[in-house]
Amino acid sequence: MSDNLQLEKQLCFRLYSANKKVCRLYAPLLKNLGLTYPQYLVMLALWQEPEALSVKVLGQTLDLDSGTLSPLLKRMEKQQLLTRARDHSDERVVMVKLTSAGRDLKQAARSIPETMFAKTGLSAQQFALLITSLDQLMLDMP
Amino acid sequence: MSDNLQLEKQLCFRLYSANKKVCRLYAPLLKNLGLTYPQYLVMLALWQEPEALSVKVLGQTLDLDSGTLSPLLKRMEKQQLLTRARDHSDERVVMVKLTSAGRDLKQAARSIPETMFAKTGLSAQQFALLITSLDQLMLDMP
DNA sequence: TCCAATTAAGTTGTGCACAACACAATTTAG
DNA sequence: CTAAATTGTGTTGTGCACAACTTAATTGGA
Repeated sequence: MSDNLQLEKQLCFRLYSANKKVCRLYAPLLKNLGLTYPQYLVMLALWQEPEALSVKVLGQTLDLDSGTLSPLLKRMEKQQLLTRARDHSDERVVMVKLTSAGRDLKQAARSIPETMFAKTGLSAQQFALLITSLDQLMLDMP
Repeated sequence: MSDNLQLEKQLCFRLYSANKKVCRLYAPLLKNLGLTYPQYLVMLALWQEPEALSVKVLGQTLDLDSGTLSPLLKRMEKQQLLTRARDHSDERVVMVKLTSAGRDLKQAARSIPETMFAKTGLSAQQFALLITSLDQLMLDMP
């Protein structure tokens, strides 16, 4: 029996399921910070920047287009986590910058990576192996 | 420097990105069949069943709740891919069954797994390793 | 027997994700 | 210098994903 269409054989289904499961593990931790999972990724990108990021660069970093980012950033601006302002030297560009409240939230998030690593139940080796495999996949795919 | 909140260190971001990237690779293939990616997963689950599945079992199989499945299955019913009918022996249960058109679509989908595997650019070994790592993750996570 | 708890689907509301399109600012070609 | 192309952002529409809730059917004691 060589049915390639078996659900259990699919890599895609594993990625899809694992990603959802991980997101659901994050949810209660992030709820304490008032963040959704994609919003947490935006915060990660901004926390590691000394200054502001344009929407374009943020989109390239997170692999999200403006159709997703625009409303998402608006919601985060409403929560006072960041500000959005047109760049004076190029009025097409919108620069996204953390507020002090947004910067301060990093302290509260400090423990999340370790907590999540514990929740995965993986050994450090298994964790590293999975990261390597996923990097390989990202590298090879068009 | 031991900042655990670096975006590049996160397993979650890799899973999130890889899953999206894979879905976008599927999209043009599935568009030919008139399916979205979650709809394709539903079809995979149904193609490997000789008979009908209840919404509950389908939800357990795909790890989706009724809030997602109900409207999704309605759309697929409208496309004549499947039928939904209450079980006479237990009127709470809705059984989902492929139409002949839905069953026939399997032929058109036959080449998808191989095409997608080629698109990943992974060797068979890398592919198997990634599957093993993801299975381990799914096993360990609560 | 009967009613309280459980179960299976469905509904509603919020927030992504992305295609397709709109639009204004900027750049480039001629 | 100007018309055309490109760029950066935003809007609209569709389809998940899931929490919270509703409803109806079934089950299981007391």
